[in-house]
Amino acid sequence: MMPAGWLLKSEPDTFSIDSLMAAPQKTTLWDGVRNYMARNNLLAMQKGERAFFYHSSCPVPGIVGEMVVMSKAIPDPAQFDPASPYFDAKSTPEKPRWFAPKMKFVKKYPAVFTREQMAHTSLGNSQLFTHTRLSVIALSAAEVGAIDQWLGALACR
DNA sequence: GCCAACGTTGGC
DNA sequence: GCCAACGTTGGC
Repeated sequence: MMPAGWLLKSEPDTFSIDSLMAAPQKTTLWDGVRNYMARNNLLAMQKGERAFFYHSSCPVPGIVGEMVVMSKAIPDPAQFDPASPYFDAKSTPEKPRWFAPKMKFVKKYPAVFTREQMAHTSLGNSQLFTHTRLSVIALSAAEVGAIDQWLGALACR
């Protein structure tokens, strides 16, 4: 089962879609993920796949825009840096634990597809709601379809 | 700021 | 290898 897309959470206070737009080449390494289920999802991402930028822990949580997987995950450099908050003493360059794909900005949506709105679509059954603490989520075709449908409705207003 | 959910750690 | 304690996430 190949996912039709991915949902990546980030706290806008730490890294927002505006941060991504301002980044060199509008590109970033999606680093700092320290959860094995999320890690496995990061490793499954393939170049060219769609990914949705979700703002969490903020006044209006929801999807704020879209990215594309620019290149497959590489070992997350932060895990080897003792000065980094993402340092992992148990990880070595020979046997890295944590990985990070490179993501590229595609677009910022003219509105937020809020978590509240998402709950009323097929996304209501997605892992965003069933696995509340998972920060990298695989989306089915139906779930991506719900996002596209919301986008389409926006465009027609 | 609270607190529920839940992944991780560490003692045994 | 169990499980209690602990820490973190993230919505509200």
